[in-house]
Amino acid sequence: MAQSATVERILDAAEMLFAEKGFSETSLRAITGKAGVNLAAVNYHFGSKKALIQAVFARYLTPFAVKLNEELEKYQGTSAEEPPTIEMMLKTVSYTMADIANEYGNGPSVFMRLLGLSYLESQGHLRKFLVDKYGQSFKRVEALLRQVNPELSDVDRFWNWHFMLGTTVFTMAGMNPLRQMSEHSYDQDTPVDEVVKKLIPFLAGGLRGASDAAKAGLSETESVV
Amino acid sequence: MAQSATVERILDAAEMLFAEKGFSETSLRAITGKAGVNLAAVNYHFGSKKALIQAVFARYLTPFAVKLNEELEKYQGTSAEEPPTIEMMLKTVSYTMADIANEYGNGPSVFMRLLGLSYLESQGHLRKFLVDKYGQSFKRVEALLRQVNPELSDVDRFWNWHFMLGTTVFTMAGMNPLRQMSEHSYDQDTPVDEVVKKLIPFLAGGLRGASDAAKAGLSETESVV
DNA sequence: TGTACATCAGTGAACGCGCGTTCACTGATGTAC
DNA sequence: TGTACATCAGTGAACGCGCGTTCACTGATGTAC
Repeated sequence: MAQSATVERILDAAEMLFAEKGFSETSLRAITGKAGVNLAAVNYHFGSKKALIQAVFARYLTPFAVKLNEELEKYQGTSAEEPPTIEMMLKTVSYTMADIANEYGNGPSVFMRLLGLSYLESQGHLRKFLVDKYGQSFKRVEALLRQVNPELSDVDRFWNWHFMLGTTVFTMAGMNPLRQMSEHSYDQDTPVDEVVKKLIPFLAGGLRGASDAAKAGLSETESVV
Repeated sequence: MAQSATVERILDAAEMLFAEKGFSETSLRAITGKAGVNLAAVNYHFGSKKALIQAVFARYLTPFAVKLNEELEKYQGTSAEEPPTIEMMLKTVSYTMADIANEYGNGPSVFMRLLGLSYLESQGHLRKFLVDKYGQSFKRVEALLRQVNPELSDVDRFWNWHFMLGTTVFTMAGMNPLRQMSEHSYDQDTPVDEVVKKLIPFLAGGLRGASDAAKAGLSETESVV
């Protein structure tokens, strides 16, 4: 499917417009107009708008899942006795993502905004597609997280992992309006990679806060407050 | 406007459907159908779909802004020498929000999901409406945050405040699918208030992580990694 | 007390519009004999 | 080498549909005299 120039142009245009306006607010006419191809080409190549949305994700996620697993291989050896720090893992994930997003699409903030939309827009088909296709690939990340903070229960780790994901997705998805607000209020723009640098200590601190609470509290969460 | 039963029924139905499916995927026919009122009633009472969306937010946010400022009054006295802890402030905000959401609408998770959608769906009119109408009301929260972690610069505090907001919004907005995933993977459901209890140490830890990084690094953020 | 008029919440049906999808078609390239 | 057919990317125009909005209208309640 990916051999045709038309297919690539549709994917590029769709990706940018989806990230900008969301899935349901982006029409096939807007996509094919931006791509400079015929309206019917989307249905010819992809079959439907839903399938196009999934293809946009697959173009990022398939190489990302492969690359991330390769990168995380490196930590498998040094695992049990000397676990990697939270910050090391976060850097690995974020750098891998940035590399992939630059190579295969329109960059990391577009990618993250798509991820954010995939959670919040009610595209049931998309959630199912992502879980079915990529759920298995990210089991290794889960296993590594267990080594980073073994004091958390599996359920607690699940939730804190999604807290981290949420912070990241929300930040990247709202990057442009947030930067505008920062500029407007403090006369100071913050480039995307500066934001990511601020994000990492926040995420790491959050995970440590959760671990500390688990060590201190043990079922009586009230005591930490 | 709020004296008519029809108006309230439209707001209730709209709120639930917006939270469930997003703004652009919810039609006026669905809203008026659920509310049991005539299709034209929305345009009669509110003028347009956009104005309805704004009215749904106003019903929550107007009392919330008032109540939150009242609650935070209490900390103003004890401020400079003995600042409130991060956890205290987070509890105040979250409890106030839960109270308001239960009293004026369909509960906290619906409210937070609406907030999340307001960031991620490209409803330009809505963002403008929220900033114009409520921006000023939340200046006090900003001032209190400054007392909690004075070592952060204003810009850093802005970003970390939005990291916290992002975590919360994302979590509450995706509450249902996340709970399903937790149940599916660990055979263990997590009630909403349990999730909030897990969230607070994460947020507090994140803010502490940012403060520590600021104290340690001072412009050379690299050193914390 | 009765009549005429104004106001207002709500209605039913229709409006035009943009949407995703479909379909018959074209023209270029490859393949079989 | 030439002819007939098949395959395939891409096209132009139309399809039906659901959308937000509009408009003339109804019926109940309030107000002036």
